[in-house]
Amino acid sequence: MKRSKISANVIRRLPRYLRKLDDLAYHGVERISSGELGKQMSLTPSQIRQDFSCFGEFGQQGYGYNVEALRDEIATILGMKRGYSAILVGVGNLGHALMENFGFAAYGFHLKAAFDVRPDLVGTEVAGVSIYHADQLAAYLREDSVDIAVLAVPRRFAAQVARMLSENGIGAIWNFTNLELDLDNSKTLVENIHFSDSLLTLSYYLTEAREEDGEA
Amino acid sequence: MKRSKISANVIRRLPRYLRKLDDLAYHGVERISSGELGKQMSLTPSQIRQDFSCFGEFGQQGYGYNVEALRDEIATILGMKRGYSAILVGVGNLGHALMENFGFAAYGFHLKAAFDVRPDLVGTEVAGVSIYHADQLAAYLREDSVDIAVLAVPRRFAAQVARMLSENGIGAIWNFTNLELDLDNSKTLVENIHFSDSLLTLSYYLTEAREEDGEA
DNA sequence: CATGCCTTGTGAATACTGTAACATAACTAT
DNA sequence: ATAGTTATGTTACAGTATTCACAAGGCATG
Repeated sequence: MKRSKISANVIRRLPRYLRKLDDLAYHGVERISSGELGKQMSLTPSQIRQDFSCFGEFGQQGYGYNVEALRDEIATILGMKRGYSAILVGVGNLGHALMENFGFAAYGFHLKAAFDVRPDLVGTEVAGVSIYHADQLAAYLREDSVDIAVLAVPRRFAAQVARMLSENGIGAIWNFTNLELDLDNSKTLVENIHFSDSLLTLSYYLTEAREEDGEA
Repeated sequence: MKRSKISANVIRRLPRYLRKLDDLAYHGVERISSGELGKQMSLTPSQIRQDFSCFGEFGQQGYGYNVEALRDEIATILGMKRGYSAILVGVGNLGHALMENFGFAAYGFHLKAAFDVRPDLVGTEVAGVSIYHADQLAAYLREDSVDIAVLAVPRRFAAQVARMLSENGIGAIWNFTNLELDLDNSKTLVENIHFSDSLLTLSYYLTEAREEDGEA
């Protein structure tokens, strides 16, 4: 275990390992070797062993890895066992979709509250979570410490809300806004989901493929 | 211009350049140097120049880059000018959110139709796009060629729908499903939006930060 | 119109990431 | 038990990606 400074590439592969291991466990697989895992995930066995070795020695020679145990190790590494608290800001279509369909609990998160400005939403519940008025957000944060805020407000409010969250001590922002949040001299972590970036990347590769097919 | 084989890292930075350039243009900025752009985007000027040089020579010595022109070059590279057609499969909360809030047109995409199985949705319109029954999907694809399918169905249907899309000649799938699509011997491109991977990455970094703060 | 200032594009150097190879040790079957 | 097989963790290597450094060339000002 040499948890000095692990590269972002390794970190971003961990959730994928987790998903795969969950899947294997679900199908009753009890053990797996780096070779087999590599085949199933289109990775080299070397890379898999190297990735895991950043965090410890989870396998056994001549046997491989215990699926359940490895899954748990990765879950722990990712902080899933810490029971982080979350709030959602912006109960529009997307916020609503996240509340109803994204299982925060399955990833160890506790979604404690949601906030919006629409009077017809305030006071109601979605998927068992109460919706408060956005005006109460700052007070809520001061009262009750929150680890992560899911930011799903319209673009024009994003910068302002993000700053407010940061100033009130939020640990991290999961940003669904199209905007590049700029909180540079703050300690708040930011992780972006930029739909458009993803689509445009796909668009690029599609274009490349079409060009290769002679369509010039 | 040496458009031989451009690394994925470069490609994934392009949409971000585009967003930044749009923003600059919106604020009336007409020209920008790699130095200034680098400062604003937290990238080295070298990297920016190197990235662009993969596709051509868009700048001028002693001047920098013309914001508008560069923006257009990147838009073209990304295939935004090609007017790709798209359909959406699965008009649940998320699909609905995408139809209403994600501006496909702004990225050069034409969302032509949506598909679902729910009788109360079939026959209606969302954001000007008609919803058809999923049974008609295969026929629709054969009739009318479609470039990209947005896959937003429940997880349990994902594999089956993806295979069907692929078999009916879809060019690419934009996958919002938690599932790792496995279409290996097909030509269909896949781009994933894995919400959980993103959240767990954030969770990792939050955990790391907390550990550094002595909280062990 | 010429001089000095910028800023590009690129080739070379550095740093990082991923792959290969291997020594080591646990498991399995006889 | 023992021999053989298997698969790990790690060290050494190869391949990418990023940064540095500079020659070349346009821009702007006097």
